[in-house]
Amino acid sequence: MEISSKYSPKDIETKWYKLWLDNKLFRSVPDNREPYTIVIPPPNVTGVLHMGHMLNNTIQDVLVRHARMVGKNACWVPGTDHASIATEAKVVAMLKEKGINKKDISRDEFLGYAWEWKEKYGGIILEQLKKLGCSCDWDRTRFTMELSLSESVIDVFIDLHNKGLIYRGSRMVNWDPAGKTAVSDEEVIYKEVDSKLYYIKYFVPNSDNYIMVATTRPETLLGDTAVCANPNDERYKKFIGKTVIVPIVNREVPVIFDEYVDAEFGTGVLKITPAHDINDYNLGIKHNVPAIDCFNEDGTMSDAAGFYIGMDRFAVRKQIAKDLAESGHLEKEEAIKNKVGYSERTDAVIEPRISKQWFVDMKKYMARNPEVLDSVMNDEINFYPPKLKNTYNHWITNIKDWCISRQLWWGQRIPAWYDEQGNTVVAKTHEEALEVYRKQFNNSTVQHLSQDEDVLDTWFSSWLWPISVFDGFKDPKNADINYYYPTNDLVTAPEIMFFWVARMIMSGYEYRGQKPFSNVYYTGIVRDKLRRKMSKSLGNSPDPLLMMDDYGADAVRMGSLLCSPAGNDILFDMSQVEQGRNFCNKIWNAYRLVMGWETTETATEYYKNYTSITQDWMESRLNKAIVEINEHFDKFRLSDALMAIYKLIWDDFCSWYLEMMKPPYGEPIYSEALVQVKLVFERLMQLLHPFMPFISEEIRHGLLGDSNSFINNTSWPTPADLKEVENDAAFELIALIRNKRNENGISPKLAAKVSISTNNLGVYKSFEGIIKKLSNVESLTFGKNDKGLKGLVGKDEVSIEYIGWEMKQVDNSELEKEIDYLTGFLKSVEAKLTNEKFMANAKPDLVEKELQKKADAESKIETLRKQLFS
RNA sequence: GGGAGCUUAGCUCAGCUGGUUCAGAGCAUCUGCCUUACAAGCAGAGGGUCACUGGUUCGAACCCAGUAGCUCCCA
Repeated sequence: MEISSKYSPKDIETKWYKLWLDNKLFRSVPDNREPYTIVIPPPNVTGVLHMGHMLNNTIQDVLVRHARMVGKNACWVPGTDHASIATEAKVVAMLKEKGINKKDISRDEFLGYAWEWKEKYGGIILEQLKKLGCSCDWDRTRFTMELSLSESVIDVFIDLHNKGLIYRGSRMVNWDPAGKTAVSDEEVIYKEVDSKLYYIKYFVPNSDNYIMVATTRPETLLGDTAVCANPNDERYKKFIGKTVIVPIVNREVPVIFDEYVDAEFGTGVLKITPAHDINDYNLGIKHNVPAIDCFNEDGTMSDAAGFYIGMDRFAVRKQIAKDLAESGHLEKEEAIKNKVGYSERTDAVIEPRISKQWFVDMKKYMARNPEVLDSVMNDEINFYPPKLKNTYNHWITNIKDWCISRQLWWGQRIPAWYDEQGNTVVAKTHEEALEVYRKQFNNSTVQHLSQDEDVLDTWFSSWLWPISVFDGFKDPKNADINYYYPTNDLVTAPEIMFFWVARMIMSGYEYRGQKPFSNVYYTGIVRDKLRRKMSKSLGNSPDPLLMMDDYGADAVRMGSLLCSPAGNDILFDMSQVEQGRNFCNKIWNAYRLVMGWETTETATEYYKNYTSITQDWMESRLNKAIVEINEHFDKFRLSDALMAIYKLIWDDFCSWYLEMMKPPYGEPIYSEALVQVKLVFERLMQLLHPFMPFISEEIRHGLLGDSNSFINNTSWPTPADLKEVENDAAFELIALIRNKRNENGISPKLAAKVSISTNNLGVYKSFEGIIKKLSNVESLTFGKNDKGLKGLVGKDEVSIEYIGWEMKQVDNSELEKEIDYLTGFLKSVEAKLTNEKFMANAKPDLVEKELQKKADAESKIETLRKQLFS
């Protein structure tokens, strides 16, 4: 059967993934082997595969497949998180299309729609991971909103509350007016934008005197309750004890003084809007001025604002500037750049807002669990790259309370219950809440408590993930959690360090008394060539699925792995995927070659003489590479490991070994040689398999004929105890002969006559036939020869005559160049050896080494001179 | 404003405890080849004052200080 010269991955990938699943290759259950566990950082259930996922999950798959092959019981637990804000937004949008307004339906009805949505679209990203070849144990797929995991979340909330680690407080939060919910500090992205600074006059009552305030947010003046200057600012001392009138609303407010105000910025006076700015809020508390909330939850002006009610904040900004100008309150507008917070989820401009929220008291939490910091700092948990320990340290030591409530319906509803006065109890059910309540309030006869309307932050689910996926809360001693926990590696992006890594560590120590994982591998952020983060909104991200269609999953995996050392940004470029595709094609063609050979039982002279030395050489290359690759795996240097395999296959196997083993055109190969070739090829495919699972599986099956075994179930090759084959001189000679052809424009078809002047016949002799074969040499003789092009292999002089090509003049340039280099080298070595301080300070073995260098250089120079002048 | 990190070939990156066989790899570039496994290829080649300035040292890409530029985190 004819095999195509181009590798076409599509059918092959579909075929193998199905067979892997049918044969339950990725299934893991506890047994006697050493476990190797990764829990997937659960992707957002609304998500579709993007470049970051690709990289992240490719790395996890490489680690898991490798672990499986080295004999561990590898378990990769997949799943998704419920992504409250994102999912709720999707569901609201879907309802809107159906003509349903969220406000018009009940909470239960809404959740019904949400689950419907989740069932329909929630599995997309997991299906995409299968395309990528991910070897997850799909039977273990979990979801943060499923019943059992949700129960754990609620139990943990109650438990932490009982331990005094959770409280409800009135705080300034980051309000997302599009999502209509608070978001955590970590979910706010600050972007530099072009803004205007508005200079507004606040008049002293019944006077022409005024204070000029500069603000970027004039619409908030409706909530102003003071203006503030620096007490050391001479310009404003005369306003001590005075009041001013807030324009538009005509509210009389005090002028207060605080060192916080920067006299240099704007006019040196700050308007104080305690309800809408964190700094103002703090100043408001300090100076005891009230807060007026002038916005509704959707970012429109509230009744309390008194003006522009119902108008959007940005429309108001424009309108108010106009109105202030008309009334003579606006002095000027000035263009400035400032940083504005945006919601990571909805991209709406964050509105600081005071509201009642639930918090985890992080100071207390950390005091209970000092291991959260210590384990990372003392490498009980390793970070790759370790430099990120600094960031972690900094964050943990300056940690702030964690706002865990979200004003949404999609999520675990907070198990807090209130009576009509706002007294609160925390309990799992209404019945339990009543019970607790009655105890707490002297057998009160209250029959009904209302549950908190809010849900818990999604991260409050996913921080439990490494435990909850093994049901470690529900059943803390079950076989799975005992076997798989602590897990081994977590692979995630540095930007997730606080969302997941830190918090998983926190829950690990609080609830298991143990770390959740031993290694954290931080991938880079995938950027385009212009160093812009790849994102949908920028439209600079290629669709990974289309890429896999065009190039194959293996190529895409290689493309993302190649330039991705831990912690560095990945500058993604299609040329890397092309390199992956080209590599697949190269392997494919080697496979075509090998499968195309006819065999014979009788060995030609060539096979008699060179099969075994060729094989020994390849084995020693293979051994060396295995050792190197293993080291790379130990250090999580996956791109280096991949590069080592790449070079082993392309250079050593294809460019050298196959060329050596290849029969002349049209002739059969010696059967024993073919057996060896296939064995080598098979081992190469094993080494490649964690990186490129599909093509390696396909080829191995082809090589073995009909076999029911899978690479996944084979053992990772171990380096054999072989002595190294010394061949450098032979290979250099081949390169030299080719090179001289190239330099002089001699066709490769012209055969060469080569003579070598050497004291070391052995190595050339043992590779003689190979040398002739690979560089089109007709005769190889030993001794001096004045004719021909001259070259050097080490200090052996080589003369090459190309049959049918006339040399114009004797060429000694290479000899001279080499002598020059060696003379310089010798000089520098001698300089050291004659330096008294060097001799006094350098270690003895170093001096020994230098002396050796000196001797080597001298003898080489001498040999070369002889050759040059003889 | 506070903290951390980075700067090595055109690009992306290696370079472990300072010692010319350490100045490297892959890609890209250039030259010559359609040599029947592969032009998604073959055979070769060129390319770097290791950001800058000082210092320590017999010796610095590597250690120290300062400067410049970039990135990230926090405010």
